[in-house]
Amino acid sequence: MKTSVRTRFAPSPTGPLHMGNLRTALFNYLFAHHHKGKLIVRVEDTDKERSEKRWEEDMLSNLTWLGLTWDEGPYRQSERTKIYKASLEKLLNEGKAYWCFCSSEQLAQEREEQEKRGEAPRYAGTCRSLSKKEAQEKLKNGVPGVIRFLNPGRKISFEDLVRGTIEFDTSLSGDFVIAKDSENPLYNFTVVVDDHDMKITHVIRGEDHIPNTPRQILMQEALGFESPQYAHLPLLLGEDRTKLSKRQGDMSVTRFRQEGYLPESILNFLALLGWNPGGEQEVFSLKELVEKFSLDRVQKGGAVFDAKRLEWLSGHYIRETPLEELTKLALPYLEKSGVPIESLDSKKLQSIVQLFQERLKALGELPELAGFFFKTELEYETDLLKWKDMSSQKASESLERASNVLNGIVEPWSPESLEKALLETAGEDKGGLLWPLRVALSGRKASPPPFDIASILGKNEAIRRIRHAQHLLTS
RNA sequence: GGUCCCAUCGUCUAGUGGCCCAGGACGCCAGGUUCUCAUCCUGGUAACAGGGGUUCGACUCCCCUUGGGACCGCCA
Repeated sequence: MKTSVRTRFAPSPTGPLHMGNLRTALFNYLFAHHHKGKLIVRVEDTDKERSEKRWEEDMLSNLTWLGLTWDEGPYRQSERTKIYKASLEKLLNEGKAYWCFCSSEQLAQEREEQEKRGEAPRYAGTCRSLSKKEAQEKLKNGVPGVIRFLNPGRKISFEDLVRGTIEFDTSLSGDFVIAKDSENPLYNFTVVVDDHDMKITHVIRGEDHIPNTPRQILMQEALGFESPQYAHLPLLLGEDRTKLSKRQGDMSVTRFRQEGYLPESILNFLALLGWNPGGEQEVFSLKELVEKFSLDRVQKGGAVFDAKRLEWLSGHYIRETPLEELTKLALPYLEKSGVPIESLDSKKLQSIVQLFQERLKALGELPELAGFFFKTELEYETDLLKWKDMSSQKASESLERASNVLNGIVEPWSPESLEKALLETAGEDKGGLLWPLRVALSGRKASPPPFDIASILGKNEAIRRIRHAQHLLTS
């Protein structure tokens, strides 16, 4: 029987989960689920200085919000020091790693000289010749030291599932540091131990990790571990075609969540950055993505994060969401902007949301667009009430006609009956009647039709707003 | 600078030697529906980086050039 697929998502909690990380998580999820395997979440918090609990929480809560569930973990590297220590000692005992007591000043100087000579900077191997006894002696005397991997300096090649064969000459790396001391292993080392310990079959990560791979393979060999399969994903790029980072603005998942992008749209968008199933379909549910996903259709070149495309997808999903659900999702956004939603009946709220369903790219836009419904006093330029080059006099007269129509409406007070009555009165001059009315009701240059607004506002409030507009025109 | 990776419309991409004077989507532009906005519909704009091979035939295979990116930490 073939061993079942196990992938992992292994972020370091040194900042908020961002779109680049998330895409890596998504691809790991898709690959694992496509093969009926498991996704493991591992928190790489070996850097005690920079790791923070709140970032771990940010990551986990966002994954949960997006529906990217995991099957094992979260494991924390900070809780696994014993495991690393054992492997570290094994390497030390077998002479595959050694203590180094070179000072950082010394090393900086070495590096500088190498660079001056146009060489690749690497550790010269000064402490290689130290005997175990000498090293023990120094440690006992409290001399600070690090642990270096004894690099055999071979050529290493591996099969990347998206790029094919990749070759490196590891002699260019020198003896790299794998632990700050026996208690504090470093990333490159913990990854090797954990991926083996957690029986990871496929390491799917960003292509920025390609240069780490040969080192990790070297350590796997030294420890007698089998290598997992590797798949290096193209990077997510900003507008400037460089790796997504702070420079391109806030790319945290939390930001997009707060702005009201639906999880489906984010997932759909990210999945198609660097991968596509080949057809002309553009909209995919998570389930469909799982069905169709395969690493051999992953792109090799980096992909620019196109915010416009995300907006389009987001708007699309908002339009697809059932009204009742959308209203529920929109509530927190209205509440946050100070709309007294307790005082509104849910029917009314729902019709308001419905009005903007086709106008929203993200739920966070709702308070701004629909705000006029909840205000007692609208603020707008009086001139906005005038249709084309209409005079104040004419505008006021137009509003008078509109209010007469509204007054004359007997049951039902609905968008349809309002539209019918108003259009009848307007005749050929629709703009002349509808524009001033719509502005009087909404206070905005752009808004849904006056019929819908008046219908939700109710007759009294609609007429009150018209009177107020007339007052503005004549004063 | 060294090492590695990459290269089709502005962007995401389809294309695995003839189906391609290159298809779709987003964006943008124009038109239709319309009081405005949005939705929706129709149409348009726009790309195989360059040069050599291989081949009857290259977007597709090979090489070079150019361009871009990543990495070069006692970060991950």
